[in-house]
Amino acid sequence: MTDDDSETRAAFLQTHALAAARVSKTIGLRLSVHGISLNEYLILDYLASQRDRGVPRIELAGHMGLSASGVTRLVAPMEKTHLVEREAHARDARQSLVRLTDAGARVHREAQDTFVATADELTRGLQPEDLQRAIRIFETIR
Amino acid sequence: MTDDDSETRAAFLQTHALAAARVSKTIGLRLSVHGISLNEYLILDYLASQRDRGVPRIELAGHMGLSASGVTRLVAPMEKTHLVEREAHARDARQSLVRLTDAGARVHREAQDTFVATADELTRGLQPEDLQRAIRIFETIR
DNA sequence: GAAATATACTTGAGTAGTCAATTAAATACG
DNA sequence: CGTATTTAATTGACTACTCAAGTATATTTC
Repeated sequence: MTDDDSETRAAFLQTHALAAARVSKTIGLRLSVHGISLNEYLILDYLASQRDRGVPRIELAGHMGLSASGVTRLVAPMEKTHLVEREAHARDARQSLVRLTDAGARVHREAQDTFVATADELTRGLQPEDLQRAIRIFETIR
Repeated sequence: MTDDDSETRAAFLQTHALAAARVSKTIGLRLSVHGISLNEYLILDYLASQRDRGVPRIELAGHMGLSASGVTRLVAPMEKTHLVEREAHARDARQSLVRLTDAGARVHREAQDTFVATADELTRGLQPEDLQRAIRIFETIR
């Protein structure tokens, strides 16, 4: 690993962190018209991708990069507003599964339009091929 | 803007946000041995890049993508531990400048080694050219 | 199959930020 | 100039997480 390489890698991490702060702020603001936060959107989106499957909270924590308690506290208000519902696991009483409700699916579809529109806006002028390359980097880092 | 493009742009934003959560957690953990958080490191790093110049808090907010009050609350403990010191602006009594102390510069140098080592680790196996491309994307988004 | 260990989740206490309101100083305008 | 507006920073009240500890259930080990 040359020093030049290390400098590039450090700069990558730094600009990544700084950009993330701004981006999450912007998206959060846009999503707020749907009454949800960015993390709530990401939960809805993951649940939607899992079809009708009830998802263990620990799996949501893994997907989101949150602690188990973070998931508890993130999902609780979503239960109150009936975006998701709680479901018992058939063979493991420790697990409480999270399932998307019809209302949750509706909010997800609406919010997705906002999310995509915001993504178009924020990445305007950037080449899709470059974005694809960046996506592969993000997936590697995870 | 084709639908395929939009999908790529949305996926970019999503994986970006998810990766940022994990990365900041990892780096934060590593930096904690120096007694500072990721955001504190980024502040030290920015101050170090500004030579001996006292930096207005509002400028730090702009750089970090934080609110003004976020900066107040982030910098306050750093003053208490004497990593930075407060300085009056010569011609504008509203501004209170933030200046790196010698102790702050020392902590920054030590933490920088940790930061670079962590960056090497997290981006191991990724091509510097690809990281450079990603950096340009992050700078555009900001 | 009982005891030890591991896992899923929740809760209390603390940290890190947000926004809205406030204060004080600087700048712009009639 | 003096009044109105803008700007920099702080504070109070809130949200969103973290970690450590606790509870309940599953799994492993002997």
